[in-house]
Amino acid sequence: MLQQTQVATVIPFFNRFLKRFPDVRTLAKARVDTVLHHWTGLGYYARARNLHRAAQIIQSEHAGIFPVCFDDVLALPGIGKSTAGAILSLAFHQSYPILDGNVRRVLTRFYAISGDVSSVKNQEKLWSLIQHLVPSKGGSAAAFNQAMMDIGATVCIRRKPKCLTCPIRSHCQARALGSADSLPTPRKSRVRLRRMITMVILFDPRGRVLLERRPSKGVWGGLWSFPECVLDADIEKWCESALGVSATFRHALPSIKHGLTHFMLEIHPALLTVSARDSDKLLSQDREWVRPEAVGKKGLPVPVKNILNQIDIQKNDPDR
DNA sequence: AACGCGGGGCA
DNA sequence: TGCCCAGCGTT
Repeated sequence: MLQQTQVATVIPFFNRFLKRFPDVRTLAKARVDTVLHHWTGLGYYARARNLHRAAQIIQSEHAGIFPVCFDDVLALPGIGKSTAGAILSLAFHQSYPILDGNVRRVLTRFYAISGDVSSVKNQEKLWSLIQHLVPSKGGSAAAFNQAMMDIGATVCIRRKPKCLTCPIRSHCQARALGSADSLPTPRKSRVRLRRMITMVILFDPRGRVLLERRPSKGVWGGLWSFPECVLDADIEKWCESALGVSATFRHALPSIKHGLTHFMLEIHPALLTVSARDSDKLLSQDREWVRPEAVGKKGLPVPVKNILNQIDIQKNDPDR
């Protein structure tokens, strides 16, 4: 589920995504690179991979028809209890609850539940509450779930909730106690560290750059990016030892700051040229020489996409 | 600059 | 089973 305010920016994206992958079959048979390409900039790239895998499972195990049994939906990658409930109640009018961030906030205020929302105890409490609250009639469950999410998204918002216009204010315990503003109990924040890396941007004699596919787990999983080395490394030596090629340093681009969940990444792009005899050595299934202006259907992290654009602009700028 | 999202993966 | 993780938009 997305925050209400994010929906407007995401809708054009989904329209494009749906145009490219209009049905399960199209998505299932697409290459994962193509799917990631159309997901570029949205973040949480594991979601795109899960969506793709789910389509393949629906295609192979459910004859291309989206399953309507809770356990089958839950078994799809990327779908947990809440999302399964959302699909079955909203799309198929079955009686299952949704417990997303919005609903969770409404409940913790309505019942004045304090303490860490994500603790096992509170999770059980919230699931138990919402399971008892959801109407047993499927059509009513859909309306109820939608209403709960709408209240959370528009009235019972995280900061400065609009209690005065809330349709369920008369029975809200947090409002009675005057504690709506301080619930849900904020989780303790973590320090976000800073990490600095060098992105090694290798050019071959034909002006193409080297991209490599990142591991499917971790940051930018499955996306294509530049090789990386630690900031204070001798980059030419690093190319020799890590990549087995001789490369000549050309120049550096201004550093880029990019925020990720648990750290702030400071990227220092360095441009190098690989000798003609070595450029073929780098080719593999997960490494490709690409023209900066024609990367093709690959998923790219936002900063990598920006760097490629920048390189392309510089190349076509006669002043450079 | 801080925060939260719904779920997966790994001790 | 409890924890840690992701990339973006909003505030």
